[in-house]
This record gives sequence, C-alpha cells and structure tokens, in this order.
Amino acid sequence: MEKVTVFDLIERMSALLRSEERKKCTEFGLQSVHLQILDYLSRCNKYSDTPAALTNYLGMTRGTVSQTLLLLEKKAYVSKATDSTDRRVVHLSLLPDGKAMLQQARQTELFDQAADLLARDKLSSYDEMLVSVLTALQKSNKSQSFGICKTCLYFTVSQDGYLCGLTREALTEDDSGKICQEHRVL
Amino acid sequence: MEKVTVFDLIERMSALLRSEERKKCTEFGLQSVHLQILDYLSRCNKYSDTPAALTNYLGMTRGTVSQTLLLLEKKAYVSKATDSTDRRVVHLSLLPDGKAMLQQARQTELFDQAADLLARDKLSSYDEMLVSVLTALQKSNKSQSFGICKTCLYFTVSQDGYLCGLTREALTEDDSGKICQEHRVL
DNA sequence: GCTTTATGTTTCGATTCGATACTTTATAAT
DNA sequence: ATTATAAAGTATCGAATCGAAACATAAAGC
Repeated sequence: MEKVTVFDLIERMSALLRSEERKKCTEFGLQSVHLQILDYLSRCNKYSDTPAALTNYLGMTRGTVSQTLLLLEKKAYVSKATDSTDRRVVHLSLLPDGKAMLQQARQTELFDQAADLLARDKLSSYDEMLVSVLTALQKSNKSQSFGICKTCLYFTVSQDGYLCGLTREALTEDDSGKICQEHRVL
Repeated sequence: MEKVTVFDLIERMSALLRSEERKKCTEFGLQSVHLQILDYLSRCNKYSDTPAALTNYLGMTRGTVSQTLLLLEKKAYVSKATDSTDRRVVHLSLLPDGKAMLQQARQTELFDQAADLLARDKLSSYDEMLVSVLTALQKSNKSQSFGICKTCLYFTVSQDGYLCGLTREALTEDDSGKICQEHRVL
C-alpha cells in the first residue's frame, strides 16, 4: 500500500474524531484540551500523572498546562498532591466530578455504532492490524510513545505478579493497562 | 474484537497526531485550526470550498470560522471569491503561500517513517481494513461524512468520464479524489 | 558551596472562540 | 408580485486560551 493511503485514512479518522470532540465540548461547555486532559488522567499510570507528562503528551507549553490545570482544579475536576519524595513534582488525580464529566463526554456512541457496523463485516484480525499501525506510528514518534504499560519493553511478569523493569516496582493488573510516559516500544 | 480495543487504538492514533500537529504549529507560529483549514482546502473539491463547509467540517460556529478566515486571508494563505450564480456563497482557495506553509507543516516524516516500518512487517490487505474502519466511523457520524468523492453514493462513471449524480456535473480525475461535503456513504 | 538542571507558577499580550445581532441573497408561500 | 422565511457570511463583544518569558523552588552535579 502506498503511504498516501495510510496517511489519508488516519488523517481522516483523526479529523472526524476532532470534529466530534469539538461538538461534545461545546455541548458541555468545555474546551477540547480539557477533555483530552481528563481522558489522559483516566488512562495514565502513577508515573505519568504529572503536569510535565501532560506537557509532553499534549505538546503544549508548561505555562499553558499550568493554567488549564488551575481551571480544572477550580471546577473540581482534578486535584493536586505534591510528591512525597521529590517535592517539585505534583501528582494529579481525577475527582468524582471529573470522572462523571468524562463519562458523559466520551464519544462512546460513535464508537459503539462503528463497532457494530464493523462486526457485521467478517473481517479477521484487524485489531492486530491497527495495533501494528499504531505501534509503527509510536515508533516513528521517537521522543515518547506514551504506550500502554503492558506493551512496554520494561514490562515483566514475575512469579508473584507484574513488575516494572525500570522502577523495579510491582504493578497491579490495573496499572498494566494504563498509559505510561516512560513507555518504550518493544 | 471488543469495542474497547478499537476505541483505544484510534483514540491513541488521534492523540498522537494531535500532539505532533501542535508541535508543528507552534514551530510555524500557527494555530492548529489554521493548519486544519489549510489541509481541508487542499483536499476538498469545488462543492466544498466554502466557509459553511468548513463550519461543518470543523464543528465550529460560523463566526469563528469567519474570523479565522479573515486572519488567513490577511496572511495571504487563502483568498475568497463570491460564487457567480449564488452571490451569497464564497469560494475559498489556497494561495501559493498557504500551499507552501501546508507543505512544510504536514507531518510527512512521521507518516513516512511509519509507512517504512509497516512495509517491513508482512501484513496483507490492511488498507481495506482501515478503509472499513474509517467507513464505519463515517457511517456512525451520520450527519455528514466528508468522504472522498469517488467513494460516494452519487459518484458515477459515464462513457466519457466521471459524473456527480447529485449535481449532474462532469468530474475530473482530480476532483474525484477530493473530499466532498455532500458525500454519502454507499 | 556554587552552578546547573528540572518541575511548576505567574504575568502579560495576542489570539481564539462562541453568542448575538446584523446584512445580503435566494427560495417559498400566498 | 409581494411578503415571509431560510441560508450564507460578517461584525462586535467579552470570556477564555495559549505561548513567551521571567520567576520560584527543589534536586543533582561537580
């Protein structure tokens, strides 16, 4: 397949989602960045719930992120807590209101419908397909992949559960499904 | 495949592209909306090069689109021309400067690299795969699909070339590859 | 101890964005 | 025909975003 096709297809999907997202946002009186931040926080793990990670993830400046977080904090969507060991670092967490908002704003209908339509066609193994597309994209975007923990180079299965090879810490099943800023593609 | 997987995969791709785009934009002193507009204008056909189409495509209000176009016009990226038959409508076109900017700002490297990586793996027919994913998404997003002209319900092949079944006008090969706001999924 | 680096915050000005009201043109109704 | 209604854009205003730069504080290097 020529590059143009992949390029166009993915760009189209992306534009489609962007548009949907914008509509959702105005509906709930939010900005798309807010939604992206809430979404990220709901998916990232404990190593990645900092303003700095958000800065990298969203590709914005620190100042802007700081401002936006201030606003989200005022709306009681997120809360801050300084790290116990490194007192420069702030850990963010979704508050109940934030979770509720995210739940409402997620484009679930769109995807539900799409999935239903997909199910009718008898396509096999298109998830490995998409996975490989995404992985390829992540590899290209060298800097940071922000991949799922369990697909990481450092992710290891020990006798008594999961383990992060980088931090040497034990990981719960829950942790292993979330996005990590330290993620390295296999 | 469960819905979650599709959802996550595509969301991830989208987030990735958004981030890349943001970086590109600040690099060139633009806003991501500007780039999206330039991109759209470079891909849309003559039925779709109006502010109203942009409004639908981007999911913004008419006022905002009008403002942004004013700015792009001032930068000599786009130009306006009132329609000859319906004097209410305005047709937009990319000026050389706009094309040049778009050329520079497009995330070609990212996709080139991704395509190279994909080429190494021996995956067959993943384009039909992605096409069907995208089509499904477009079907879900009932309102307007903004699909490629040649994949449209109204697209017909006559003895002497292509034809739009809606407007009854002849279409060039070039036209048939572009995005149309009237697009209907088959 | 001093410098350098990293994480966040603050401030400021330019820009965006949505809401509302408005103009102009086309289409529909009577 | 004349009026009414709808559609495409524009203009204006105020709130909010965003990036740049300067700043503060904490950790790390030498």
